[in-house]
Amino acid sequence: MMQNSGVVEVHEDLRVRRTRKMLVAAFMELTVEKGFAAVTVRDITDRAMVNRSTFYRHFLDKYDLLDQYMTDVYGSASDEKLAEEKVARKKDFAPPGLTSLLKHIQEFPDFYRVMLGAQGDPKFIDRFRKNSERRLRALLEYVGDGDPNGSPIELRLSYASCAGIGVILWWLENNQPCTVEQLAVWLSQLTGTSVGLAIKPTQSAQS
Amino acid sequence: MMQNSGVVEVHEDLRVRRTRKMLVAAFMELTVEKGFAAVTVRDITDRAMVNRSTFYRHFLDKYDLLDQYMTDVYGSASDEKLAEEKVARKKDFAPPGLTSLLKHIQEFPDFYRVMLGAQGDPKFIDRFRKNSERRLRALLEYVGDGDPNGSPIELRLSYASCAGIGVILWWLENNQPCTVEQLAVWLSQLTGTSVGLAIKPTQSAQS
DNA sequence: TGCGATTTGTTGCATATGCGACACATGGTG
DNA sequence: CACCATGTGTCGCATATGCAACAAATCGCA
Repeated sequence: MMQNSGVVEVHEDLRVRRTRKMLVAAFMELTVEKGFAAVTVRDITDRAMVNRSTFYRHFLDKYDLLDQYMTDVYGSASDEKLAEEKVARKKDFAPPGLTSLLKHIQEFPDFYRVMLGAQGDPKFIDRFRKNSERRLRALLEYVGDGDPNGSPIELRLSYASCAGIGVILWWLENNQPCTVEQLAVWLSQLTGTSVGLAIKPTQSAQS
Repeated sequence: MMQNSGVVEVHEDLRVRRTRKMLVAAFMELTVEKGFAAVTVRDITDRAMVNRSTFYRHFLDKYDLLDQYMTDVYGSASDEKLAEEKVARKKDFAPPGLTSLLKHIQEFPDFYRVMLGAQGDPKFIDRFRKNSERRLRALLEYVGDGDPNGSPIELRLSYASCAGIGVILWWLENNQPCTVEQLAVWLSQLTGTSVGLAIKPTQSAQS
């Protein structure tokens, strides 16, 4: 048990990194092919060329795999990155944090399209949304509340985080009709006004 | 030593199959990227996520890896397959043995394009050619010698086996301008007349 | 020429993984 | 209902692999 949760081992055994990488890759492939619900542990281990018992040495089940994967992806956010995020929003630059997240999604577009859609996992969507919410909240505390219409902050956060998923789904289901950077700018502008980030508007407000 | 040469283990340890598969895949990728000569063992193991010492538990060096790989690919040929081969040639069908070889090449077109070309390995080309020659000789003994122009059989075999490489290179360097089956038919017709396979001509001799 | 840097093989020990077996749950079929 | 097939977790033991260190060879460079 424990799965080495929390502390991040910088230099794990090569076999461990390799095994986990193959299991995650197999899981993503199978999810795209069959949908999340239909994927079994045996499927994953067969595809990954890993013994089934080895799977349980790393993960409790496929949900735990997904969970650990997301923890890896959305690991570090609470640091000076927020400052860059704020500056980027002010200048209509692509916010680096959001951009890197979108770039990660771009590496596995089919996986995210499935996981955020009808064949996906509600827990995944919920966690994805909560994560966006958390990031937004941190940014909000850092930057300040512009209070657009007096509605509760939590309401606005929930609104914007769900809206973000909608934007990403649109982007994935329409074969990425714009660049990651452009999408990041649009999305950050939308969420900024929705959630009420106290940022002085600039003169560049075109498409 | 010995590398388990000869006897084919039908059910090796999963780790062994996985490791060898990854090493071969990494070797092929690197060969395409850097050319055969520039690939080092360290390159291969880094790419494959395998410890370098593990490489030496399977192969003597990159030449041995290539050698074992080809042994796997061209493993079984001496059996009743030859009968099908003969029938196919008679009827202008795609010969199954040649077709399956070409299909294998089609799985790794870049690798074969490099290895049979200027950035490849002379030993690889030689082995490839000798293998074709061996298959042709077996077919010749099985079918009979039509003796096209009185030249020595070995001369004709060498001629045809090298010519086959030329055809494959043309096919790879021109982005596979025809199907594997079509290529197999053309190549088997050409080699048939060159080497003097005693096969009665059929009325279907168009493109 | 000589001198670092890199690659190559090799070895002994530590460990992650494979394997087979087991009990249990689930679900379809007679 | 019984029955079989399949998936899930878990366990003890065997083994393939990782790791660190080493000497030797090779290569580029001053």
